[in-house]
Amino acid sequence: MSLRHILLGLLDQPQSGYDLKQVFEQVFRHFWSAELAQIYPTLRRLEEDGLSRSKQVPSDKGPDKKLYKRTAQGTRELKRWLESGPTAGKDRLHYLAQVFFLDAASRDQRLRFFKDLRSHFVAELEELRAVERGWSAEDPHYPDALPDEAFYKQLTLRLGLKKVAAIVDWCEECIAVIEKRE
Amino acid sequence: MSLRHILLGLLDQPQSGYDLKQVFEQVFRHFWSAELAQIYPTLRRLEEDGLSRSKQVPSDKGPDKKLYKRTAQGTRELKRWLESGPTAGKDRLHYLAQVFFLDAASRDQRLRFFKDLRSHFVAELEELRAVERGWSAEDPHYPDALPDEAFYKQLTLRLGLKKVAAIVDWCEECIAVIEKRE
DNA sequence: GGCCCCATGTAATGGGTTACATGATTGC
DNA sequence: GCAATCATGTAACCCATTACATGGGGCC
Repeated sequence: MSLRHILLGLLDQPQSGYDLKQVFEQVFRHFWSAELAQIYPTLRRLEEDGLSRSKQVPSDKGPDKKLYKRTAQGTRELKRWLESGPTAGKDRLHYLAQVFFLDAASRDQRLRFFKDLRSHFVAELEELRAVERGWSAEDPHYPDALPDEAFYKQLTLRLGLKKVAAIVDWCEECIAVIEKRE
Repeated sequence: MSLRHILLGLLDQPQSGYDLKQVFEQVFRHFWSAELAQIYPTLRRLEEDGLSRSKQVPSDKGPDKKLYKRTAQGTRELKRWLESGPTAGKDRLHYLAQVFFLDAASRDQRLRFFKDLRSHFVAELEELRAVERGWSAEDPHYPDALPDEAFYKQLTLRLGLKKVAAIVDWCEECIAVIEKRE
């Protein structure tokens, strides 16, 4: 039930489903994604449950927007979620499942696999670094002296960087060892 | 559609759904999990599709077992999966979503959050290290000189160790910085 | 005219969890 | 007698993705 809470977290200021989708694409890229087909019904349920309220406003371009905003009850629920402790669910790493059985693939395919994986994560790392450069150029207090609202958001980026760097590192090691074995 | 392929990968030797569940719990812990309620129907579909075959055998304890084994067609499908390139899906890191909004929680709760997170991952790291010790004690060729069947399986463990270590590291940093800010 | 962006939604399907149902054997 | 482990399954539900449907506005 986390999407519900993430939307709740974002509904500090009035936003439409379409607006929120942009946030997922631009800000949450490294740890969450959501489709409009999931966002719209979730927003509706949030309103039905009294955790948010919406009003229809005309848009500059296209049809009317439906702007949702968190209610006081919504803020209470958001806090409850945050204070219920960290939820560390089990990941499902598809590519690790593939590595586990990789001895069944042909020799070239094995190296190829790790090289493809490496370029995927190198690209992701580059993206994250670009985001970091943007943030640090924007605010002289980056990273540790940021105000609370920005400080905690920035922490998520720092884990992204560390984790992806670890994966790239592992890919390099794997490639080197596999080449040596042959 | 990865569970299908993981089961296929494991059905090298005849195994029951119940047996396979143990593998998820013991071997795949750090990158996959599956419930019996999902395993049984998937095995049935695998057989319907001609990718595996089963035979019923009496068990020492409890009711008859249904042992599944991969067919030649199943092996071809497994290879196809491995050679289709790495599938790096988008993770959903619930705890990072919480960190993103953590400025909305009270001050003690924020530190508490990271300390809880740290103990969770410290425990996971300890588990992984125990597995590693077991493997290295068992085989003098560990890790780089292992035969293919064991070598690639071991690589998944190495990424687990690196990633979890990176997360613990990040937790430490976060705790230190938050304490300094106050 | 065609394409992309804005904006909202529904329907079908897939993947996964929780709860429920059944029943034998082993060990305390 | 009771709990745990062995063993297989079904049903209801939840979360998420893909595909489909609608329509206005701006740009080339």
